Amino acid sequence: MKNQIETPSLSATIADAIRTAIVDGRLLVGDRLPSEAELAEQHGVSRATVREALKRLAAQSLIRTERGAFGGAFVNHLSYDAARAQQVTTSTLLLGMNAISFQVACEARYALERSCTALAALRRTDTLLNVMRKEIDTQSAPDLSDEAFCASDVAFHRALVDCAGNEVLSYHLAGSVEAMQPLMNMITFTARSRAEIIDLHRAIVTGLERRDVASVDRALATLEAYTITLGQSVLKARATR
Amino acid sequence: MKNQIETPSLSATIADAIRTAIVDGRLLVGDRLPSEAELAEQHGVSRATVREALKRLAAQSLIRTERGAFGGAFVNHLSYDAARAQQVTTSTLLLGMNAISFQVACEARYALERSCTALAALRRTDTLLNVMRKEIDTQSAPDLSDEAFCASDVAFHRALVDCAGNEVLSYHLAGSVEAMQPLMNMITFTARSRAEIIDLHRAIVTGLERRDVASVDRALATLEAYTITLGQSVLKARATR
DNA sequence: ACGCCATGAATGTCAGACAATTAAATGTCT
DNA sequence: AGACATTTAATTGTCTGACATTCATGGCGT
Repeated sequence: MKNQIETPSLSATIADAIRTAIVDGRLLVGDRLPSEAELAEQHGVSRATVREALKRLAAQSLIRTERGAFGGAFVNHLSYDAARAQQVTTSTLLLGMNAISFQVACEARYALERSCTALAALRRTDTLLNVMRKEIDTQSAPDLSDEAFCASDVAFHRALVDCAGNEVLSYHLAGSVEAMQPLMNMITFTARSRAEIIDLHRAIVTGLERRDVASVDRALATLEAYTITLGQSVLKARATR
Repeated sequence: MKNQIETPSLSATIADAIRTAIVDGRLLVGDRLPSEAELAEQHGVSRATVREALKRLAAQSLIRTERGAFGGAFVNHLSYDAARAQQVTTSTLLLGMNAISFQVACEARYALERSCTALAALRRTDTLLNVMRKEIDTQSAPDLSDEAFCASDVAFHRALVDCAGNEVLSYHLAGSVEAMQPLMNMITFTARSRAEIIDLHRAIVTGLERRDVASVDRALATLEAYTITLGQSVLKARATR
């Protein structure tokens, strides 16, 4: 009879124990954990094992370590940026590994963006509208690479999301949209299609200026349909090559 | 002059190198990494350092390790479930640490859900509608705890999201909504307010049956407004206590 | 009062050893 | 030849002890 039960390693067990303590609030942000030597003694393991456990937690940004006197492991304050960066790497990897079709990704992306148009039209600020206008200028440069165009596209839509003025929404949407960029990069844009996209971006900005939700939604829907059309033609061109 | 530049540790550097190799596709799912001893020699460090790097990657589910002959570290296949679980823990921690107001969280949650109503009305299946009906039954039980009610609420809305028939959308939305459950748990529901919520859930199911997007959106908007009202009254009650 | 330096505490890294696990190779019996 | 037991080698998991590095603190001298 083989040992069917999973036998988590000691370092994994200790990492879980500390993680639980953090999530349950027994360890608060900024708290200093006992030193590695103390943790080793408490759990009855060697320092090397404790270190592996701490590295696991550090990889999740749950703790950070500082060297020197009165250094040690501290419970981290999880910032929006750090959390989004993690979400993006995880999601990017997930989408890359699971053979997502361009159409499904595109549909998801624009569906997510549509969720913030109502709030964005209500709360848009001049600062963010200017960001969007600046990205439109960037996209209009004739010698822009496809990657740079896509990156600017992401920045544009991120500003759109930020217009909603809800930090939680921004966090989730920005991470989701950013994670899909590699899939969006499949497309090579012609000058003609870029012009079309830029026109729709202008329509979005205009719609936000006028707080006209319906026109923003229309522009987004058109953009989605057009992007999917582009993607399909690219795929067809590849298939027949 | 203090050393201002960050000096990432060796184990962090090595972890980054391997992570990049995975994300860039130089290492594919199922590939076996060199043994710890080989990696140590390649990077000119000790085995302990390599191990700490590998534990960092294992914490992100990027690799798994197997013991024994021909064991080692293998590039993991990232499943939707594993990725969502990670996203939920990260997001939950983030929201818990950053003093998010109930109103902001609620607004974000319903904004995200609204993004899938159009597709859900188009593609809803009997199977998923039945799931939603079953959750409504669960919620109607008079002796249900607040936590169980919230959990069933999450399950209901997750089924709604799945109705959109887009796996990428389901992944992002389910993770986002689930992460907000602890915040939603702040509310204690009276029998009266539960009945109100259940009625709106019924309206959503009916709207989906009829493929009537507008009525689903209306029900969701009402639900959002009502939930925020409930949350505010709970907060006010706590403040004056 | 100011700067310099020794001290101690803590993490970061190393080298070597042993235990535990597992697949494959080898041996043995029927 | 085939089934079963044993050995072997590769690999991770853990321990031990040591040294290097970093850094706040406090004492010392000027």
